[in-house]
Amino acid sequence: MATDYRRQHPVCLPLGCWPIELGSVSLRYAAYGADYARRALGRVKRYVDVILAARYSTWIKPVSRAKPPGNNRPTSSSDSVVLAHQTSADGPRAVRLKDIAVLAGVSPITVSRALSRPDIVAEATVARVRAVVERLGYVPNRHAGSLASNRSQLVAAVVPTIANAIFSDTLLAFTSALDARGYQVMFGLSGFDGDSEARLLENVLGRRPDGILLTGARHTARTRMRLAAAGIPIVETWDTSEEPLDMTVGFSHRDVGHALGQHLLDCGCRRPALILGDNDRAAARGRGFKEACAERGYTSVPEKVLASPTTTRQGREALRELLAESPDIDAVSCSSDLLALGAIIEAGQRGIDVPGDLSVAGFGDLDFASQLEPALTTVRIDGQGIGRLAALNLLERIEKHVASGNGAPKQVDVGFELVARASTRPRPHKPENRR
Amino acid sequence: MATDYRRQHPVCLPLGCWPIELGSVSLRYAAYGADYARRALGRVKRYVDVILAARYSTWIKPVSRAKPPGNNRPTSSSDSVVLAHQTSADGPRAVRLKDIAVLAGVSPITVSRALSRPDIVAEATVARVRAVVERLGYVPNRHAGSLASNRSQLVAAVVPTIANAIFSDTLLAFTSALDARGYQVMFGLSGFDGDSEARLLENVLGRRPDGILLTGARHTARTRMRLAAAGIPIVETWDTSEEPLDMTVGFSHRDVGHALGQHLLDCGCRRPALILGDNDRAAARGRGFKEACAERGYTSVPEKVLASPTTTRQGREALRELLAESPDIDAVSCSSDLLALGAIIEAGQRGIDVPGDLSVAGFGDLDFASQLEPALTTVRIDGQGIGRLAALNLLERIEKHVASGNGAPKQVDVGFELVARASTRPRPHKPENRR
DNA sequence: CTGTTAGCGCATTCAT
DNA sequence: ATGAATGCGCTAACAG
Repeated sequence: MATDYRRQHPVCLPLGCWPIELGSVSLRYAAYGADYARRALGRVKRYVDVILAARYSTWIKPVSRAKPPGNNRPTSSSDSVVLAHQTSADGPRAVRLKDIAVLAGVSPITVSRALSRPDIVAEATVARVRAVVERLGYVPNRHAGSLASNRSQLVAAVVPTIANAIFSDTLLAFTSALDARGYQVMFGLSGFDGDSEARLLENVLGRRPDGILLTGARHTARTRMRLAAAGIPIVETWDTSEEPLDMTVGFSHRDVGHALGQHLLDCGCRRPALILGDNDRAAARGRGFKEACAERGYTSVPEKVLASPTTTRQGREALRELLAESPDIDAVSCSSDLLALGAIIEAGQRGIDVPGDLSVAGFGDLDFASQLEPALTTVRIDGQGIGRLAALNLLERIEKHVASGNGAPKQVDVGFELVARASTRPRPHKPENRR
Repeated sequence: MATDYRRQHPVCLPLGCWPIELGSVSLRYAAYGADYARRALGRVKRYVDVILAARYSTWIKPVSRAKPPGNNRPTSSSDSVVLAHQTSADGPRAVRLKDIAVLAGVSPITVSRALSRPDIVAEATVARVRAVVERLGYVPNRHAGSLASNRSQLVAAVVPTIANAIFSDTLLAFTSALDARGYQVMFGLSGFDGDSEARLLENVLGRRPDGILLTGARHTARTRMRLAAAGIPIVETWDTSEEPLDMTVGFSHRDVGHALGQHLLDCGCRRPALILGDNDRAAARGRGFKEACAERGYTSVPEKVLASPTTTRQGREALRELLAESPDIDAVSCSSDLLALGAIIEAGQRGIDVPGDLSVAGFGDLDFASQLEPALTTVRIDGQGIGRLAALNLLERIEKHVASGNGAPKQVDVGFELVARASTRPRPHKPENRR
């Protein structure tokens, strides 16, 4: 039963603490000072709730130090429930490592080890510590841990947006892989402008991540310096780069565009056009596309560039405009599947047969691409693979960094897959499933 | 020009530091000890790079303390460049507040204030500090700050997934609003199972966020206790709840379903069906839908439940199965626009006219909904508004928390908007744009 | 296997 | 307007 203990009591319970059965309270208050004992007992009588070392640890310490000859460890799980509810005016206080130590009858460092490296601690000790942790709901303060160890177990992922469905696979895989190794991922949304990216980075670096994942291309000189100065492994994804900061896991957008251009021309198209989002990667694909066209003598490629993130509506409008300006186009390659969907819808509305009169290609192989009628030709990227590889490479560097210094720059090309479907069938074939 | 300084030097530069022009070096090495001076000067000659108090602050301190009668502050911006590149074996070290203080000729606390509350520090001092900070690229260590102040300036957002385009508006607005007030947002992906949510929460709470945003319904008793025990403001979004943890910003999914049911019946449908994702919110909408049907005497509603996150492919398949089992259905309400897209495509393939023979409704009003042919009837949620309101309410609590204790539970209902489009036109009208 | 000692880098409190 | 002293909660290094 989920009870909201917060409402039952006049003050919040300390971080990670909740009421438990009291059992036999062995409150040797004489050892703690009369004042404390009075307050503690008062609380106990009133709330019968968990008792917490909290602010009183200074009083407890001497007891633990005194080590009476007999046994100052809890004799049963119930009598270790010893202390007092927080009463100070400045709000509740969290359970600390030290509190666990006192209740488990060991030193703080042993608790630390029992939790982070149980293999080097005696089994019985670990069990005892775990029991107390569980009972008090202790959650270690990672700020303190990071500060002391100089390792944050935190990896930052700076992405332009999370709205892009195409990135989310990557981020999920990245997160999972790191999670499995005990790292947390902290997302930073840089938006599409480089200005806020600088501020974001400042914030992110303040949290001293052990590594950084970047998505989204061009960084200012200042940003690059800051990153280099941070001295932590960096992996850039979703692109190969001519001047990588550290590692990259991605593919050549130029090659994708080139392959799309060739494919459309192979399908018999003679007047291909482009609909592109206004980001670097889409532009690179556009460049590759035009190169492929130029190689076969088609030097003029009508083109529409739209504000990112691109939408289906933009796709419809762009095709409309393209047709108005260049009525003879017979193929259009879009920088996202959403744009392509818009183009297909617009074509349908105008009675333009796809692919009979107009071939349409997208990018991303989103869920719906294969389900459309006609099914959409697109480019599939192993977004999950990118995320996984980025995580693994980062981890390798992070762990190595502990021992040695830097590694050699590493570039991973995951390639891409052009998925030819009905929306760009070779011209000779007439589609069967026209409606 | 973006130079990768990391590769120019055998060791990484310290966090936030990069080479700068040296100017006139006033290295009074006599004060620092011969050994240090020898090394420092050796480095300076070899790299001509930035000079860093770093590990040597203990040596510097006495100088700063001595306060020679003249002026121990930098006389110009160039001669304050004083120290040595990091040479210790245990790797580079970050610039600290103390380093800035030494170079700016003030105490650490003054630097702290100059950066966080410049209004209470003399203008000239702030300027001097800022200059040094800028030059050394100092980035404050937030772990230390959080530990000392017991405020992390961090808000956690725990969501099932970021793939869902429908959440991303909320998250973006949430992030923006908090960013504007100096808070960082930390995302946690809970997935769709409650098991990993528990572990995630443990990790998240370890970072001591000042507040938490939750999306995605049912929490285990354990989770609820942990959250209550954390004693920080919590806002649950995208739903109203019967047993809220703290605050909620959302709407009634039951009411959405009810409105959809009424709408379809109003359109003249007499045999409505459901296609739902297998999450609580979709289920609640389904319940409302069936209630609306029951109110008018339609007690049997064919239904397909699919694994979340739902896809267009699932929508196609689900409609196929529904038609096989209940060939007489004349309306289908889907728990997402993607499912609805699939249903529309499948209907098109089978020659079933939408809305003539089958009305289709979705949920979310995704980008493409209005662009489809026929345009999709759906439900629009102000996702951005949810994010903004969640942030504002959280902020209010966070700031208030500093002064007083808890606030009263707060429930905000942002409502919803049923957007009736061509896919559910009233039966009498025959659609004009059939293909 | 466990304990002792000594900080990590910063902000709070109380001085001046 | 600025500074000194103190400690946040934890872990590293070294003892035993």
